[in-house]
Amino acid sequence: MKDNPAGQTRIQRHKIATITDAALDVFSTHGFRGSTVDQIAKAAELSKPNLLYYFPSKEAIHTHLLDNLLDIWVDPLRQLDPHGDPLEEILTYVRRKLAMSRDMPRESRLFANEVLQGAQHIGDSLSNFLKPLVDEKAAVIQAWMDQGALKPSDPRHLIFSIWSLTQHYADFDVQVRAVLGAEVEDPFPEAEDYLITLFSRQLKV
Amino acid sequence: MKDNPAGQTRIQRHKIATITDAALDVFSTHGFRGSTVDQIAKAAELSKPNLLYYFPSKEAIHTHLLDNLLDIWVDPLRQLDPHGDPLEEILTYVRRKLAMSRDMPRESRLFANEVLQGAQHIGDSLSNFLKPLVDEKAAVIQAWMDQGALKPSDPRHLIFSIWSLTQHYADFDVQVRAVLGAEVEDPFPEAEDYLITLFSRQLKV
DNA sequence: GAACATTTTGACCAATCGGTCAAAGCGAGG
DNA sequence: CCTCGCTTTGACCGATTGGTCAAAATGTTC
Repeated sequence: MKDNPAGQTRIQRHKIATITDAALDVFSTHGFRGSTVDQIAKAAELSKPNLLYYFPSKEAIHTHLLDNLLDIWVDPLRQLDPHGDPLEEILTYVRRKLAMSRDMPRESRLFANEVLQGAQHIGDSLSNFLKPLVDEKAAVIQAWMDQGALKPSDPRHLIFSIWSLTQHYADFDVQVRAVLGAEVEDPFPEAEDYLITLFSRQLKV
Repeated sequence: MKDNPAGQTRIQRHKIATITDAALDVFSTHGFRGSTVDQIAKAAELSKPNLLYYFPSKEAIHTHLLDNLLDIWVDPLRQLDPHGDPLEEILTYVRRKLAMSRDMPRESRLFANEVLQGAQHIGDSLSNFLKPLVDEKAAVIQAWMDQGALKPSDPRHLIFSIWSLTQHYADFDVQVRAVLGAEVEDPFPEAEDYLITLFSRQLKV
C-alpha cells in the first residue's frame, strides 16, 4: 500500500478520522482534563495502545482538534464581504453562525471549554490569528457606520455579541431546553427570529 | 467552644469558608472532573485529610458551591419589578447582570462549566427552580409588550440574550481581552455602553 | 507463498486519583 | 495539672490515569 501525497495510508486516514470524531465527542462533553484516553478509545472502538499508535498523546489529539477547528470556526466572519449590503452581510453572518451552533454543537462546546478554562492551548492563536481578523472586519463595519449605512455602535462588541448569542444556543443547550420546556422541540427557529429582529433593530438605519 | 445556632463552631465556619473559596477557584478554572481534591486542599492551605474532615467528598464541595450559587445568580432577575418602568427595569437587570460578571467571574465560570458539560449536578434545579422563575418574569415582560410599553419580541429569548451577553464577558474573558488587545485595560465600561444601546434599540418604543 | 511493513493487542508501568484511618496535636473548662 | 472533644496529620488503600513495550496479527508486495 503506497502512501498518498499527505504521507497517510487509507487505514490511517480512516482511523484518524474515527479517533478525531470520538475525541470531539469526549472532549466537548468533559473538557480536556476531564476526558480520559480510555474514554476516547472506547468511543472510537479501539484499544488504548492502538489509539496511541495514531496519536502520540492525549494532548496531541486535543491540539489536532483545535487546530483544525479554528479555521472552520471563523470562516463565516471571513466571508463578511466589504462590498455587500451592510445590513444583509451582518444578518447573513448571524444566520451562518447560528447554523453552525445548530449543526456543530460539539465543536462549539470544545471551543467554549477551551476558552472558559483559560485558552491555554490556543491562547496564542487568539492573539495572532483571531485578533487581526476581527480588527479587519471591525474596520469594515466601522466604515459602514461612518457612511451612515448602519446605526453606530462599537463594531468589536457587535462581533462579540454575535458570537455570544449564537454560540449560547449550542453551549447552554441544556439550560435553554430546560427553561423553554419540552413543548419546544427545536429552539433554533425561534432563536433565529429573535436574533434577526435584535440585530435589525440594532443596526438598521 | 459552643456551637452557634447553625451547629458550627467558629473554626468550622472559617475553614468551610476558606475551602469554599479555594474550591471556587479550582472548579471554575478546570471544571468538576478536571479538578482534584489535592488542588483544592493546596489552594486552601490545608492537608487533604483535613479538607475531607469538613466535606465528606469532592462532590459534596461542588454541590455545596452550586447550591449556594443558584440563588445568588438569579437574584437580579427575581428583582425585576412588575410595577417599575418597563424599559428601566430591564436595563437595570442588564446592568446588574453585567456587574455580576465583572465582580463574580469565578461564579459565572463555575456555572458555565456545569451547564456546558451537561448540567448533571443542577439539571433538576434548572427545570424545577429556574424555569418557573423565567416563566413568571417572561409573562411580566410579555404584558409590558402587550401594553405597548416595549417593542414586541420573544421574552424568553430576551432573557437568554441578557444572560448570554453579560456572562460572555466573564466566561470568555480571555478571548475578549485577546481580541481587544492590551490597550483596553477594562472591557466592562464599553461593554455596558454597547449592551445598554443594544437593548434600548431592541425594546424602546 | 515468502518476505517485509503496518497495525493491533495484552500485559505492564509509575504517577495520580478520591478517600480512609489510627494516632497525634490542640485549646478550653474544671 | 488533667481531661475531653475538636482538629490535624502521615501513612496508606484500591482504582484510575497517561503512556510503554514486545509480541502477535494482519496486510501488502513480489
